[in-house]
Amino acid sequence: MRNHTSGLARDLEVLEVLSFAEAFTSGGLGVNRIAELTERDKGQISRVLKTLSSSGLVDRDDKTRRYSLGPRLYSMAMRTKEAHLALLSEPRLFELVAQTQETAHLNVLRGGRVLTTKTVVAAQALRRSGWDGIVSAAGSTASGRVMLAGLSDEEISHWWLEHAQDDPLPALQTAFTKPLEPINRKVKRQLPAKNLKAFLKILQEVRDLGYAISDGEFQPGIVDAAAPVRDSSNIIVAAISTGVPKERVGSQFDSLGQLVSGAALRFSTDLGAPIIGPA
Amino acid sequence: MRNHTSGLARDLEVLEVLSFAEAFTSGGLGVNRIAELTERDKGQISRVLKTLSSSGLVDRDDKTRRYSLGPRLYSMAMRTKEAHLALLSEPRLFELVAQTQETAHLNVLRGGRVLTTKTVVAAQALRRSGWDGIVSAAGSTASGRVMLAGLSDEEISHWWLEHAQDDPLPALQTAFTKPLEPINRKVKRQLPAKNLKAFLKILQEVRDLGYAISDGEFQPGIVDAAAPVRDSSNIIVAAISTGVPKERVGSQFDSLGQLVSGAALRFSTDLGAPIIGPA
DNA sequence: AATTAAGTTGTGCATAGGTCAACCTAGGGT
DNA sequence: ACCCTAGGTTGACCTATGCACAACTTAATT
Repeated sequence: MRNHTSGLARDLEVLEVLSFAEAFTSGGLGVNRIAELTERDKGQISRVLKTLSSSGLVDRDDKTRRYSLGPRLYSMAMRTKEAHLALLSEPRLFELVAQTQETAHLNVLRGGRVLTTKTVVAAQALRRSGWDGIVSAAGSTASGRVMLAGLSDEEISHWWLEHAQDDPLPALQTAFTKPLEPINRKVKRQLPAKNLKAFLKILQEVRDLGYAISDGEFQPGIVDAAAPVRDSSNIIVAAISTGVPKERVGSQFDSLGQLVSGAALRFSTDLGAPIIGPA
Repeated sequence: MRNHTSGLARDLEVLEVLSFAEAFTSGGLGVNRIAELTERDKGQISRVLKTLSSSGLVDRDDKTRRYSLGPRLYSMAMRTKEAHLALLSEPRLFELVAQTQETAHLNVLRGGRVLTTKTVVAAQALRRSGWDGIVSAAGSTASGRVMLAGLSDEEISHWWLEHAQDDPLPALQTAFTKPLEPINRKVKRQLPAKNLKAFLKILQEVRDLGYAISDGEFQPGIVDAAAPVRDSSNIIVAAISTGVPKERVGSQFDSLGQLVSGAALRFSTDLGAPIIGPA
């Protein structure tokens, strides 16, 4: 079957590249660099960028002639479901931060990855921007597991087949950490758990507890705790999580889990979720 | 001249349409509706949407088979300059709200339009989502004028020629307010001021004052006051504004202007703007 | 001023994508 | 239950589109 939109797909890679550039470099990218990264002809890239920028999705600095993501993107994004959730979650995240003195996040599941949509950092922390917009592998984060645990075993198997093999982080990232190397599109893949059966067992434990703990799995030395957020039809739409340096939790996993669950539950009722006791 | 990216431009219209749908309808749009609105073949639109959704820019509800803007958009948007500004502006907007008891906004200039990137609503207001992401004609808002006033007369003339004729609001909007009518792409255009000379004069007044006032020009009965925000190279990157119902301001235009200027000035120094007295 | 790097534009040719139609699929009404 | 219709997907043909390659322009650096 011919797909009839391969050109579009190629052009969208340009946005993808710029999105990474935004995270790992500053000042944007030039036509040549983008052409390299996408493995396309610079002439064509020049024209594609002209079109993208006339739509406002990308923005060009007329002085440096470099491109970066544009304001139109921002205005569109503010209309997504995710933006609404992020906005509404604020007070509950603040509560959680007050209780734990640690940074709290709101995450959503997107395919095989977890997307952080809102971050509230603990009191005197300096960096305000944090992890918003960062993606990570779903199987190896507490948030990902807690959201997957809301599905039936059958649905999880389905998910496993489709997404367990997803790259932990998109390949493009390597292009920015080693800026001069050509992109290596064949990245070694890590499975979040040995196999589906083991994974299902872990998720059953999550269901029983009502929250998920990840002990240094995603970032070494950081204990993540996450609990599910449900909307008015009682389906899981997000997860609230918090990441705590290992030495500060000690063995108090459960009390951390309880706090996160509490916050997630309160947020769920904010969203109109029916109030049901844990199974 | 051939442009070599007309296909891309056409496909981006799909995003444009969905962006409007998000604001004026709920539950997203189906393939047929999008095909109507973009005046394209439904088969092709079906394929385009498949590609867009596999990139995450749009999202499909598998139950209703309708499309809406996707989470990837959100994650990209969080990396734009606008997102950073919005985040940093928060404390200053809160201050302003505390002083005026009215809703405050952060706006940026994009071509001929003003884009609201952050809104902080007054105390007990119910709606939290507000105007974020909404665009409006630059010439007829206080924010737009205050940002334009930062340019030289020459640059303004340039802007005028290029953008004064922009539609106050994009034509697509009409398609959603009268959902069953076909799109009328020929929209009557309103000029923000009679002519360039008058406009330049208005901007000179703005420069002298240090803030701009719009008396019911953008929304009837609402007085807008706006002041410019400058970054570390002292160029205007945004405007802080507030909209107050006419009866509540009375004739105290100036004290409102002073408050807004103060907030904008404080935010500017947050951004590292050099501290210079008014001319 | 000369050299090189970065970006834009022109053109022929292969192919991606538009058109149009047939084909699915799911509701909804009788 | 059945058909009917509206919404969506897939297929095939054919031409306009966008890719490759190269010439050209512009900007930066010595």
